[in-house]
Amino acid sequence: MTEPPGRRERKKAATRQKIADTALQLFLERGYDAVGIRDVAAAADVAVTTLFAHFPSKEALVFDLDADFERQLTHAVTDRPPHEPLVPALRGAIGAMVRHCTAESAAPLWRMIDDSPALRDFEVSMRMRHAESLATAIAADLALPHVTTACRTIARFVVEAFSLARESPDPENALDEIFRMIEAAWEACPTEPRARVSPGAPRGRDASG
Amino acid sequence: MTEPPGRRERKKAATRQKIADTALQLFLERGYDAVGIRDVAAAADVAVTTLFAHFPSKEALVFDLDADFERQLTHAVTDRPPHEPLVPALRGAIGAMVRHCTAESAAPLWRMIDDSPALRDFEVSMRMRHAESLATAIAADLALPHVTTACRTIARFVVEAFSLARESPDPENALDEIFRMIEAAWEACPTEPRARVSPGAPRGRDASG
DNA sequence: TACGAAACGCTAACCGTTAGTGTTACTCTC
DNA sequence: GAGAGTAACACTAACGGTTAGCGTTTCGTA
Repeated sequence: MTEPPGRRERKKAATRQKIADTALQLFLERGYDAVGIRDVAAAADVAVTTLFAHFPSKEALVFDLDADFERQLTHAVTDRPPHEPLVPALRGAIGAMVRHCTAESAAPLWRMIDDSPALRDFEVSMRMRHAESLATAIAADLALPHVTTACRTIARFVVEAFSLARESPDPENALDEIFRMIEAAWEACPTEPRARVSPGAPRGRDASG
Repeated sequence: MTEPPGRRERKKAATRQKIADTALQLFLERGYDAVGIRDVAAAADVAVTTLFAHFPSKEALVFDLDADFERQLTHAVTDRPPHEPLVPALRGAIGAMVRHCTAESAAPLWRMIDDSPALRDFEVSMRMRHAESLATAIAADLALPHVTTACRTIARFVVEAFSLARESPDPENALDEIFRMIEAAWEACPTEPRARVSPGAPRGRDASG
């Protein structure tokens, strides 16, 4: 994955990276709303259409972590040790993401995001997408025939945990609070019985604490 | 509020209503994306700038219930009987809203919303706004000195309940499931002890079931 | 009646985004 | 290595939501 498989793809990746870097620099320098797409394209020395060939929207220039976050969430479910219960695994993933986003170096970026309604809205709708992916992963993990309301509910709660903890003045503590609540919600979840009797290798939730 | 306090305000309200009605009719007839702002303004016989003087965005033309929903949520907290516990009161409000939105007559509208990414995104970010209002109301109800993470968390869970139940094939049943989970989360919430010993008339949660 | 303000209109533009249409540069195949 | 196919990129022009600037009407009120 670190090997360059061909000149074409390398050039493409370079162009994409240059656009992303240029955009972020301009945004942080002058403010997100004060920088237009045409500015970014000019500074990155590409055409506007090229920019949109690499990024689906202006907001996507900022949220390049989008796909990463989604992967981290679903992988927390699918790639966890065989007998690790679900919620703590998710807590770990969310915790890592929160720590990553509340680090000193990330502060200016998130300050910019919090200051721009457009970016805030984008982040919210991104969370909903991630929640849906997570719900699918959870349903698969429980060997359910389809994604249930309970799966979707837990998934939403988990992605909201990220948002709430990140915005809190004490993220680590907030994470504790919220996941205590999520854990409780999970135990009150009616999905479990079905999971325990379903065929295949359904990893229901084990004793956890 | 039903009394006309002046000709000016009546005319303004009439203009606003005419715009909203015209917009909704056009949207349902031809589809949200197929109708432009200029079309709506022309059909309502007003200038585009007038339209935007009454509604902050195209999406707001569809979500005229916005303020109503927000009021219903906060009122469910502030106007409930003296000893009614918090979560069931919120369940009642959400239930009413869900029933209202899943009624036969509302079906085409919500079908349109679900079909348009722009409207979906708007609804999501609307929910976040409502959640913040609700969190403030909850904090006030618990006589907390400021809005805590726990308040925000419960508020988010509650507004997500609306979304999840509305999208479910069996909303009534989904509501049961989700609020069982929310109730459990609420009981695991660390805010309560502070509420019980705080001064004034803090209505902590009572025995409920 | 005269004045201030609110509601409304018109024009012209800005900005994000896309369709249409080439042109260049790489990869693959013979 | 020549040629074909294709992916990346550029350019133009436009579309649709939104806003600023500025003038006009209409209402409430002193």
